[in-house]
Amino acid sequence: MSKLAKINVRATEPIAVGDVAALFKLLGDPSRLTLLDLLIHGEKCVSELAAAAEMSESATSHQLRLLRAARLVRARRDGRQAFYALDDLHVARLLKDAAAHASERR
Amino acid sequence: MSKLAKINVRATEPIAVGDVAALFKLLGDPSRLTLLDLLIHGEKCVSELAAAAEMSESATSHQLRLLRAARLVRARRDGRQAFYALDDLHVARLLKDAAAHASERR
DNA sequence: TTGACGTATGAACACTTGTTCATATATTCA
DNA sequence: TGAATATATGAACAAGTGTTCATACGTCAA
Repeated sequence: MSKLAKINVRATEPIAVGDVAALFKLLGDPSRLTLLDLLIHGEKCVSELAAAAEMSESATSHQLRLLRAARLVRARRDGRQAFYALDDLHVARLLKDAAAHASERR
Repeated sequence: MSKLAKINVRATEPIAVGDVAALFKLLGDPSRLTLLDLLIHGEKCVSELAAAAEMSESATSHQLRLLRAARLVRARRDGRQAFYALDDLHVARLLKDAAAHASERR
C-alpha cells in the first residue's frame, strides 16, 4: 500500500493514512455508531446502552472496549455499574458532519 | 440492532445510522482513503492512482467501483483512460476533520 | 461467606472484506 | 481487421469482523 501513506488535507501536519482509516473503521459499524450517538446526550451505563441499542450486554461491552481502546469513550466505575461517556469532543462533530453529508445524498 | 436507528446530532433531519455507518465504512480502508486523498488535488486516471497508491490496477479499479457506487467519486472517459474525481465536496472536509482528530490523539 | 447483579473477556463461528488471478470490454492505431 | 493499451469485472481465497455463549471478575447486600 501507498508509499505516500500520509494524508495531506492541510491538517496541521500530515497524518498516517492508517490512523485515519482506523478511526473511520471504528465509526463504520452501526452498533458502535449507535452507541456513540446515545452517548452524545450524556453518559450512560452498559445495560442502558445495551437496552437502547437493542444489543446484548456482552456485545455492547465488547464494542465499548474497542471504543475505549481508541479513546473515543471513557469509562467510570460507580459501584457495580460502569458509566461510559464520549472522551472526544471531535467525535460528535464528525458524526454530525457525516450525517449531514449522508442526508444530502438522496 | 437499534430501534432508535437514527442519528440525532442536530442534522437537518435524523439520518439512518446505517447510511452514516456505510459512509464511514468506505472511508475506513487505507486503500480507499489513499485514493480519495490523491483525488483531493485533482482528477487522475486509474493507472496514475494505482501507481501512486502502490496497488495493482485491478485492485484500484475494484475500490474505485465501490467509491463510485457511493457517489464519492465520479468517472469520466477520455479515450482509453478513465479519469476519476471527487464527486462530493464534503468528503475532503471529512478527511480533514478526521486527520485533525487523529493528530490530536497522540 | 454466599448469592445476586452488572460488567468484562475468551473462544468459536458465521459472515464479510480486500486482494489476486484470469478474463472480458472498450478504445486507439496500424 | 488485428494487436496493443487502459480499464472493468467475476470467481476464489485468506484474513478480518461482530456476535453468541460460557465463564470470570468486581461489587454490594444479607
